[in-house]
Amino acid sequence: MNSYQQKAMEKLLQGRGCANQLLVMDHTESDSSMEREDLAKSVLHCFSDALSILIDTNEHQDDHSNNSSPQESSPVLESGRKPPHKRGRKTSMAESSDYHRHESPTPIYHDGFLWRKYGQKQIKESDHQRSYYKCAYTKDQNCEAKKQVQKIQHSPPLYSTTYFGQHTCQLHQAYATFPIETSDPEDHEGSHMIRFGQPNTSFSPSANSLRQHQNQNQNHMEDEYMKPEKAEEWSSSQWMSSEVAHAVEAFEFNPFWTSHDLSS
DNA sequence: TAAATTTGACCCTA
DNA sequence: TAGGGTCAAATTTA
Repeated sequence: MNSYQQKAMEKLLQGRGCANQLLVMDHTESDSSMEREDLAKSVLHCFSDALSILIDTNEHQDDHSNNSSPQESSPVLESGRKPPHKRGRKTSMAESSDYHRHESPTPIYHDGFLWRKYGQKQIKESDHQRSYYKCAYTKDQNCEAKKQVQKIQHSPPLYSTTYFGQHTCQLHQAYATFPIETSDPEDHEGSHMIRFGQPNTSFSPSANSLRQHQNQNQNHMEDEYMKPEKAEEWSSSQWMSSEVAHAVEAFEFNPFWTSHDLSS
């Protein structure tokens, strides 16, 4: 295990510890609600940090590998060719100048960005349809980020999510990945974000779109937040981010490991 | 009723 | 001309 994996593992263990504390807390104690909230935030922070480390690892590895085609390898690749044009197929999306590809047992719907589906097609020689998404801020902020989601294997289920282009919208800078709120509004370190694009400087989402995005993430959190009964599904369920699940799987991470197991 | 999704048609390249 | 990507009207959803 290299140092990146070690760091990611430590973060996952830390997150697990917080989750365990969360599970054993007495939910009938009203005055512990703040503490539970802090613990939940800690869990999200830890997972965000682990994901950041993992993505950094992938990017470093990409710097050292360059011959694979986008359809042949995973999870992340890049190549340099001309970008797709506005309408119709000028060139394959997979041959566009900037893309990242992930494969996971579950489709990645909640990756911190707000996407709008604009098409779905049956692909030749594939049993499954491919869905096309573009950034919800394509019009508002001229963001050209896109992604494709396709089921590539039935049993066990395997989904390929390919990201094209970079997010030039600014919403993700404030709310991407996990909508972690900190008690200190000045605490910018509280937002640990995973980005697939370059940050921009002009942040001016419309009030509606911002509210919508907040609601979406809030609903997502409410759906999946603090559900002790979900703890047993830790390593494979939707309760956990699919990226984290993927990382856990990649490292053969056992959710019942202790720090002692890690150090040995 | 506005926003999001679906789906058939269209466009373009190989 | 087949195949893949996108558009936009129709439909669904909240």
